[in-house]
Amino acid sequence: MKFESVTIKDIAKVLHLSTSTVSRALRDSYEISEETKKLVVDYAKSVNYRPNPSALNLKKRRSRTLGITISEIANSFFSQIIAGVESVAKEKGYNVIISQTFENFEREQEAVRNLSQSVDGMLISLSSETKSLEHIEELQQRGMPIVFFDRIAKNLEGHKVRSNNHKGAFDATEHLIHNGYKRIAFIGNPDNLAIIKERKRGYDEALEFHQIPHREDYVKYCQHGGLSYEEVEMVMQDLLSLDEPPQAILSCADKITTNCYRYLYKHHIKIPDQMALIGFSNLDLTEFLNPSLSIIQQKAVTMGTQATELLIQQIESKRPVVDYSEIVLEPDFFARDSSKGH
Amino acid sequence: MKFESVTIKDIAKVLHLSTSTVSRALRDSYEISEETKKLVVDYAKSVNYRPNPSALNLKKRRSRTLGITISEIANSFFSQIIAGVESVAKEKGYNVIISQTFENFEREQEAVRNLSQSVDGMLISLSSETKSLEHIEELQQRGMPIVFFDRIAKNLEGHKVRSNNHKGAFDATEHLIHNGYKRIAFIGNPDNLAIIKERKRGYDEALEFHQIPHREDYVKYCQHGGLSYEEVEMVMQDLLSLDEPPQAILSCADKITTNCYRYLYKHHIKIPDQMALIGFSNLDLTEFLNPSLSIIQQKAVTMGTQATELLIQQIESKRPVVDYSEIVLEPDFFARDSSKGH
DNA sequence: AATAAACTTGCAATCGATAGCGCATTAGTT
DNA sequence: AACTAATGCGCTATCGATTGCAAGTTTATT
Repeated sequence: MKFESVTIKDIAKVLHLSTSTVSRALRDSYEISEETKKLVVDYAKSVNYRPNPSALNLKKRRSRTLGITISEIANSFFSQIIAGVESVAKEKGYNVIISQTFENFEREQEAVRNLSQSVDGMLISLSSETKSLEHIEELQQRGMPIVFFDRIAKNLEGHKVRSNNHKGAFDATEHLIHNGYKRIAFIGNPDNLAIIKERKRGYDEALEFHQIPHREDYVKYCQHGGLSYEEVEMVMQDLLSLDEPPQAILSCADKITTNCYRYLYKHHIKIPDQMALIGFSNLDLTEFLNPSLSIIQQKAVTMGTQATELLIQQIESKRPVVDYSEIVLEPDFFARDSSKGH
Repeated sequence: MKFESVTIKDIAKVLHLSTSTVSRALRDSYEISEETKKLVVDYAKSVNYRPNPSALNLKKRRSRTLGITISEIANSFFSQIIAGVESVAKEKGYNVIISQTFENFEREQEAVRNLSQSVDGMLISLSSETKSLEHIEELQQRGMPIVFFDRIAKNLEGHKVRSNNHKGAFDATEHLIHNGYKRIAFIGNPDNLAIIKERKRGYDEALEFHQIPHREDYVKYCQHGGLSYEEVEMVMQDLLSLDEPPQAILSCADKITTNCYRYLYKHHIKIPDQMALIGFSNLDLTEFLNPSLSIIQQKAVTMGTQATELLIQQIESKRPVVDYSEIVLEPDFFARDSSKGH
């Protein structure tokens, strides 16, 4: 069963004109008489003519499609970003194709390579397991506009939109310290991600600033970004079986935060009395949780819109872009009960 | 700045072959000698050749792209559906383009018409404000495969995947009744949506079954699907200003449920003592809310995968499909504190 | 009236890939 | 040796739309 649609040829035949005349009439060329234009335009409207995008793409050598690579859609942070991306894209006449990496490097390579032929530009947030950037560099060298967001590539050129991760983590850690916590654990995605390095640095510096000794066994990385509950469960067990377990946790990813909360809840570990928790999260209902969850919230929608605007700007720029911007968005901090002092 | 990619022509030139030979070699045609094939395939791999999708689409008259129309991505129910859709689509070699309607009829018409030229088939969940189905019927008549999910179109043909909405609402209402509530309000999207009609029927029949008088002023519809807090706020104020306000609420959409919860929380109305709440929701953390939220949860990911499988099946079917399936998924019910007896 | 200028419109090539058909060249048959 | 069959490859039209150029028609100019 195939979808039959009206082509310029059909219109030409009916109106006894050539396809070139029809084409020119539809794009309101000065070469065509008003009379003919009206005839063509009216008829085209009556049969609901829409140009075939593939033919157009082929001819114009562009697809008016954007590719976005993220770890997972079913994650409030990323779905908010997508909402932002979609809104700007639609407004400027672009479609969006989403690729999920599920934090896997091979999937990311595949996604990027696949997308490369179908899109005019890409929005990329690296996966947790990404070790090499060759697949991205290669495309860039061939002229593919790429904007990095959230999990940016430090060593590659290109527009970048990210949060102030250092500040987010520093403030959260300091907040815990102010509330009397000294034994503070850090759980994040792997630190080959620049954002995690940044957050770790914020955490480290806050400890240092308040002269709290740094303990290596309080620092944990989830290789798969905490996508599965089990991964976080193992980390938590590690932490809790220490001689001197931490009293508070700083979690550095939406999924990890959620799964930490879930773990503590499941094991009847009182938050914050037995374990305080504060985490990066863009979930909607954190304030209504029991106890309410302290979070560092990123400006996800804004990140999506800004990145998309930069990307489209780069795609449509006549001359190669050499001057790249790096937009830094300030995260919002919400201190709530899960990190209350004791 | 445009992206330059290798074409079959480039390969042909380098290897001193014709484009047709290259093409045939790449698709492993019997007409080409093993020797030549190897030459071509190896070279193609070395330059990272990928066929131009637009050219392929044009030639094959298909795009290997699916369109999906939903109200909003940043909604856990729909983002879970998308996750399901994407997984099946990727596996079968299809891309997915998402269109958001934000519950608006005009946007839906636009989305459907726009998509019509770029996709091989569509997955549609109607918007709350959809009154007419002409835009969809028109496409169907021209042969566009369309699968309806969640908010299906009762009067149109096509594969359908939905939840057992009647049962979900009936069980939830009955649960409230068993817990001693008699004055139960119903809040839903507009009832031009079949799923809302069904849920309303479940609600009605549960009341009837337990011989509880039905009150028209306890039934409220949010025209915009509760997308904005203000919309739900107004409904809540209406309900609470009644002489005899309800003691419990059955909410029929993710967003409405969340916003009801938010309203009650904000106005310090104790759940469930002053107002019980139970709602359709696919949020992740409802069990950890304070109080934990009773929900009717839909099998969102499954809905996405099943709908996509049906769609691809229909797209790839040689003969026109005449026998349409309607898959009904049973919702899961979680009784928690927000609907506890009093 | 003759020629130039201004309008309109059509022809044909093009974008990248595919496939029907035909043409060599080589192998096989009698 | 002569003819058929098989193999390997190239030419060309095609998908739908665009666009440079040519050509035809009408109107304006002298």
